[in-house]
Amino acid sequence: MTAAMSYYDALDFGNADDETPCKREHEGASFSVRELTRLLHIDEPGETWQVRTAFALRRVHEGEALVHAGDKFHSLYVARSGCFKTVYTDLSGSEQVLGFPMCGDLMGADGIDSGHYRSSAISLDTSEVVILPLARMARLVYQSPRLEALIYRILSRELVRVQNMAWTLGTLGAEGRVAAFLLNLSARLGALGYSPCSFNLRMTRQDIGSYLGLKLETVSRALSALNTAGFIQVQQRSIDIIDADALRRVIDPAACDRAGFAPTRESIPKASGVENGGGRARPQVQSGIAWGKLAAA
Amino acid sequence: MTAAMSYYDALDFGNADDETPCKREHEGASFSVRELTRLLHIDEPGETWQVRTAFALRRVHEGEALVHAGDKFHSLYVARSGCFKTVYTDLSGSEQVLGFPMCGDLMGADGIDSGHYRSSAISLDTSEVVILPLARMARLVYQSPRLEALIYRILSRELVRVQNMAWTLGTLGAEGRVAAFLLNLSARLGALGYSPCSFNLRMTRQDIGSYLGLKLETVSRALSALNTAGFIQVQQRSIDIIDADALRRVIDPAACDRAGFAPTRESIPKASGVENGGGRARPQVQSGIAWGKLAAA
DNA sequence: CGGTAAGTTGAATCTAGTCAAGAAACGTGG
DNA sequence: CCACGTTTCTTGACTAGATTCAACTTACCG
Repeated sequence: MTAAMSYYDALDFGNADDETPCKREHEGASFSVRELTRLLHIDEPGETWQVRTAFALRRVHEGEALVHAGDKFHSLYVARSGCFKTVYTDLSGSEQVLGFPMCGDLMGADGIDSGHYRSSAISLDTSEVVILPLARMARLVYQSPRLEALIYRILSRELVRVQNMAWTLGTLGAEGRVAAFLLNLSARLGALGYSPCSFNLRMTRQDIGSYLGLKLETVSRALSALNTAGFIQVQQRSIDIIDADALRRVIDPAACDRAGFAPTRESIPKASGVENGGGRARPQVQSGIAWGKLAAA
Repeated sequence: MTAAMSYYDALDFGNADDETPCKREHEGASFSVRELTRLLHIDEPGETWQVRTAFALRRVHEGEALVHAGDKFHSLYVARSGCFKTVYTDLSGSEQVLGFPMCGDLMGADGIDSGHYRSSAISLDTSEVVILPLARMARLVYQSPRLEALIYRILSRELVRVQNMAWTLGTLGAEGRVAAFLLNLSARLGALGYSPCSFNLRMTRQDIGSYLGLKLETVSRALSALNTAGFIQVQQRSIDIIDADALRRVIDPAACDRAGFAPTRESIPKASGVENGGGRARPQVQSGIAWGKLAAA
């Protein structure tokens, strides 16, 4: 109940001074609704937004937290530049990275319901975000009805993203997860106008592992395996995607079969010559790549 | 772009005949906004909702799909009775259960952004849902501003649910996941007025496994282990929770240490007397329960 | 009362985690 | 500019946990 009250306080339509807590916005900088829609890729060329409001920006330095888990909810944020990690912190200190928001991505939506943010957003870079005070957004809807649909869409989009993540964690093995991670990153960077096949990771192996439900060593091994297989080229944080289709086949062995890629080839002595027989491993979707297998093929 | 257009078609505020596709609603039955808020537990006693609209209901029989993945998005749904499973279907036929919505839970929100549902909702029971055509909801907001906050909240709530799921999949081992699943179910049934310690599962081991990223055999083994340990009592679909705190300790070994529960006791011959030495297993949070360990202690 | 679907259990195998030791990159100060 | 310590990353060996395959038991439904 108290959570519900605090929420309604923040979202009261009457006279909420929704600007108050945003004291760290750096001055001069602001963002129109039009620019916001472009940033979010929810952009209809002929659209008139009928509203002259501008949203404040905020700069966040590397290592700094945009929001802390547990903080009272006030605003949604959309990254405008830089890169973040959102970290869910359990009661007992157990953590997990839930995402790596970048330019155009939403943060803070998990705080709406309870009135408190559920995860922390930590900048991995010097970043800039657009501040969207929800109470103000809610009021603006009455001036620009299309804004309502926009809010629904960005919330739904975030939901789909997390659903996809759950699917990845639930069905893919280690290399599949890493491959999916790289392809996702590649696609997002490509959409932003950067090269989709050559980029630098902003996060550590540990962060990636936490995100993918793996240990950092496993992430490292998976990257090495994909490297040795010739699908990517890794050198510390620098990634080059050589064969994106091959990565897709790592995720989806069915497509792999169709394409004549043969993952069922037990040709590797695997250093410690145990020579195992027939069993297989993961259930629904499986990478089929033993650690050195692709290397030797 | 086409996806975006179809979305805006459905959500156009002017004159969308949002009732058309809901032909299967069974007559007479309808649902007021007031009742809806109570169902969703977003209920402020003194609230006046200023709107006399009624939402249609729809009955879904066991095995029937409320929505299919890929269908054009039209409405959100809130379960009023019964139980569903939401199934994400990958392009290559790989499936995963993303949730088991019950009374008061939202379905269909993953379709808002793209204009097409991303997952199917299949009834595990004879169920009834409240149909919330989004276009109509969007218009109603102008009659009852509080309705706007309600929509944001239910979307955020769903997001938090999936985030939690991702955390479970990413950090817990098999028994931890099963324990978390049972506790979650228990809490939800309790909130609905049913017994939180004695209930029947509506889903198969396979469905549970798909939901938890495990094989059905593993689910079965985990349930057996928790049963043998005396934490629960399982008999096929019938579950009795004997020691909820113990289940919580399975999820959070830290709390387990505090409570003097000793999971690090290698006393089990484990049938095939291999007698392994020292290593440990999962990363951040781990159950620490070998299959027969608790039985022998 | 059979036939089928669902659940349990066992044994062998494989995947990912653990422990441990180095190698490579980075920042800082001499 | 290089030595130095720290952090990050890589790789190896071994182990625990989850999957696979398979047999069997139990429930369910006409």
